[in-house]
Amino acid sequence: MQGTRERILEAAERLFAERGLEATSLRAITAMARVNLAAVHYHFGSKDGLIEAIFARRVEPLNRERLDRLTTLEARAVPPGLEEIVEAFVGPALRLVRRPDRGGAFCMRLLGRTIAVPVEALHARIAPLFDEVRARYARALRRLLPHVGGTELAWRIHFMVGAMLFTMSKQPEVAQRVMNDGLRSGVHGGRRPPRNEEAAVRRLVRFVAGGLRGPTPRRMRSR
Amino acid sequence: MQGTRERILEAAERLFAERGLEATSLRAITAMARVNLAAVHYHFGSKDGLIEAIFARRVEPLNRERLDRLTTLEARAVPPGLEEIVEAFVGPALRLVRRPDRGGAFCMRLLGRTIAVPVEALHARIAPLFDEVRARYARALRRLLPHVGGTELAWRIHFMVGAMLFTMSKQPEVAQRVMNDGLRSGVHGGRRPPRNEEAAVRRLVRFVAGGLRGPTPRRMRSR
DNA sequence: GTCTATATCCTGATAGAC
DNA sequence: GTCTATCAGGATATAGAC
Repeated sequence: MQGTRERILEAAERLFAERGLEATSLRAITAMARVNLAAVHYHFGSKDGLIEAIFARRVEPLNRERLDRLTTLEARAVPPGLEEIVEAFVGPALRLVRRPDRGGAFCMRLLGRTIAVPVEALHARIAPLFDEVRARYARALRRLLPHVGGTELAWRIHFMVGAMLFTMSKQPEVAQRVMNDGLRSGVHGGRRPPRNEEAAVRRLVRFVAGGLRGPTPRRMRSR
Repeated sequence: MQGTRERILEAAERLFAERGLEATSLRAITAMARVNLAAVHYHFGSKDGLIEAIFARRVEPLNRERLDRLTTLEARAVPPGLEEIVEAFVGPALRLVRRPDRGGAFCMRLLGRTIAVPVEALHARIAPLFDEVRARYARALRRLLPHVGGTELAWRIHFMVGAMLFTMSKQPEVAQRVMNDGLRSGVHGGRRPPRNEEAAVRRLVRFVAGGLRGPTPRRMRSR
């Protein structure tokens, strides 16, 4: 059995993901964690402290994976392709759903909804967590798409993030399908059920690569 | 001076957009509207009734414009281009920012954040409002992209919506820039300040068209 | 239709015993 | 570290006078 601190973190992550930060009370969290109400304040000081602790422990490994993969791609003899870079960015985020050690579907959904629609006060403290990743990927994409201007590229990255976050925050439906597949595992002859999130990653990578590669304004066709 | 009902609707729309539905109290709304607290329950029955009333009056004209524009495109002698259809879908949404008669930036942001991250109970009642639009645009896109399979197209539409909603929910920063341009209107010689949202629409249309048009899995290059 | 006053409940937070 | 008990305030909602 886990410690009190861990149980609070996990129950909170789950409820925050499902109902949102504001709509989730500490009482609901401590009830699910089977823990005393006062324990939250003992371990985290306040509700905001709890929220920050949740993000701190999830964002770091996610970003580390993104940065490591980009470093590997850039150190390779063959220069990386656009799809590879996009995959290194969105893949680790969308694959959170099958990483229970990193919070699984709940973590993914929480990240998706919180970052897509940041609470004013929280935004200032979680946005900087992504600064390094954003900067390094922007540089890598710029090198690959020299014909796309700086402002235009910033917008295209913005659109990519939007498509990714929307998919992350909607993932409960997808996760549900994955779980159903798991239940029907006999049908697949005992082998692993199909990985729906892998198809989602491939599709998102394809879409985003198409959007990033698109024509530059000046060279655009009339329609 | 507006009626009590209108003042409540407008204050609520504004606060909901800025802070979110759960985080906004009826007290904050009635204080901003300079209206009595009980007036909300008299006119709308409950907080949920108020929320529904807000969406009902904003979504209908938005969807009407989208449908009308698609009808016009399809009735034309020249068949519509992909960019035209995408523009007819995302344009009216992103241009809400300069339609104060439809709620302006607040309405746009509220739609963006609420639809991107739906509250469980509300979702069942607002999602159907978009069914007709989604179905008709899906059909139009399918005709234009016959090589893209049904499932793949559904995902690409999903990504398009994600990129659009993210842009809508983030628009306060963009709106801020527009307002700043307005203040510096002397620089533009008294003419209208540049329309940032038009640039955003063009960029989003370009990005989405590139993503929708992307290669189909089977024909994909190895990297 | 609008207001005051209030009912009822839930929220985050804390004091202090064990 | 964990618990009970409680505080002070804010939430939605309603009753009833005007």
